[in-house]
Formats: sequence, C-alpha cells, structure tokens
Amino acid sequence: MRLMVDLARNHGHGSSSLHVVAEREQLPEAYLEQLVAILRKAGLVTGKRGAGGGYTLARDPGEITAGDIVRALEGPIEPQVCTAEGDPVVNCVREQGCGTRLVWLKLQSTIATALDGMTLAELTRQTQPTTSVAP
Amino acid sequence: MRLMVDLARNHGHGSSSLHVVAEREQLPEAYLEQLVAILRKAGLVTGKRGAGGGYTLARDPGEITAGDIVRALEGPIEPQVCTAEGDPVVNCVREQGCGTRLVWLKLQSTIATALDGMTLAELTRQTQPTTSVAP
DNA sequence: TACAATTCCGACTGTAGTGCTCGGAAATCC
DNA sequence: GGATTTCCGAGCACTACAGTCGGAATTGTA
Repeated sequence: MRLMVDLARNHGHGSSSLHVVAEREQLPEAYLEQLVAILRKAGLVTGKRGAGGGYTLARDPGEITAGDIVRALEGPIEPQVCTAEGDPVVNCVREQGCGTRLVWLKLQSTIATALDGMTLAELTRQTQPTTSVAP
Repeated sequence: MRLMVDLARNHGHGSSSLHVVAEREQLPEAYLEQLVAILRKAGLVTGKRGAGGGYTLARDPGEITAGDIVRALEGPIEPQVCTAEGDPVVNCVREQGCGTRLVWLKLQSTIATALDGMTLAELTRQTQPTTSVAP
C-alpha cells in the first residue's frame, strides 16, 4: 500500500527503483520486490529493467483504488470463505439456515465499497510525502 | 457467531447446553467450549453449571451486536495496528506522512459501523433455524 | 447419597498466512 | 564490460485460528 502511494506521488516523473522507494518509505527492499511482483502480474504496475529502470503505475493514480491493491495482494474480499466476492455460494452447505451469513455478506460489501471508493490520487492529495523534497 | 445466533433464537426458553448447540449448528463442542468461555468473560453470556444447566444470553438479543461478539473474540477492530479503535496513535512513527493510514482508518470505522449496526435480534428475524422444529 | 450432566480450566497440536531474507539469473544503460 | 535494476524461486520465524484432550468443580435428580 505504502509502495503504491509512493509510486503515485512520483507518477509522471519517470520510474522509481525499489531501492529508492524502500529508502523513502523505510521498508525492506527485498520484501517490496516480492510484493511488487504480484502487483505487476495483476497489471497495476509496470517494471523496467536495467540501469535507470524501476517501476511505474500502469494506470493513472485516479484509476487505481485501494480495493485493486488489496485484491491483488490478498485475493478476493471475503470475511468468510462462504462469502467470496462475486462467486456463487459454493462452499457453504448451510446457505439458508446460517444465521451469520448475513453478517459477512454485509461486511464484505461494506469493505469492498469503502476500498473501491479510495483512489491513489485521493490518497496522495490528502497526505504529505514521508520525506519532504527541497523546493 | 453461529453460537450466539443460536442462543438468541432460544432466548427466553431457558438455557441451552453446548452439547445441544453443537449438534444443532454442526460445530465441534470442545471448540465452542473455548469460545464461550471468552464470551462469558466479556459478559455476553452467562453459564449455569450442573445437570439441566447451559448458557444464556446475558442481555436481550436486541442489545447485543455483531460488533460486541467480534470485539470479544478478536479484540479491537483494527485493520492495522496503527489504527486500533479508540486508542491514540501510539504504534506508528509515521502518523502524518503515512499515505495509507487514511485507508485503514476509514476501513476501521466502516467495519465497526456495519458490525455495530446488526443486533442478534435482527439476525434471528432474518434467518431460518438450521434444523426446523416440529410445531 | 450416588450419579449423570454440565460448566469451567489449562495445555497442547496442526495449518495457513504474513512479513521478511537470501542467492542468483536476466535485461538494460553507459 | 560493468553497474544497475528487475525478475524468480526457495526458505524461515512468528502469529492467529481452529480444533483436541484430560480433568476438576458444580448442580440437579433418582
């Protein structure tokens, strides 16, 4: 998440190497490498190899939501297996009788709505960069 | 959760033993025992020992929310440690600069609102019992 | 009073996810 | 050719979750 917001902040100024991002965000570089691989496969970022390379957002910051990122990294939003996003009810034998399915369904849609409603553009707008850049 | 809804359904008809609940809800009794101990310590249910004993909701089903149950079993609602419910920001050094704290804060309040808005009474009203009882 | 039912309690186990490390191969720029 | 950087796979420590087990304390009833 922090990685993506960082990339969003630098969107339009070329690509950022993980090394730089890791330093800016105080995150372990080796770990980011692993995460960004998933984000790349999900089509959220694009990587460029070699010296001067790095990563860039694949879409405009206004077109990427927190939901996109969460889904890429953690799979479909499902408080319980029986309430997986979009899929038909397949894992639960109880369906009708289950007194709690309603809770998880409601929760799932609430969470999804909240996450899908926040774009990276908004997040960069509403927060300060971690290290201030000279003017 | 299923346990609590089951108790709510039987509220006003004496106490239910875990043995019976476990059978009705198809849940492992030994496991329920452990969970109900937590719920009891949280003041959500009361237990009565001995033959004919069992558990009862400590309050009216309309006075117990899904949020109460989740908080009892899983602790405060916090998508991230730095966004624990109610507490002042204490775990995060980044505070201002963190581009993602907003996401978790929003998520936390959304989830809490959703869970706190569902009472056991509503859940029993909107669902069928797992095994139908003869009239 | 004995017995059965039932809560109460603590310790233990297996599995999966999360955050993180390491070593190395491939591409790209200078 | 060398530095930079992405790409890839394997592995590790920790924690939470779901579940089991054995046994002690309490209470109603025959």
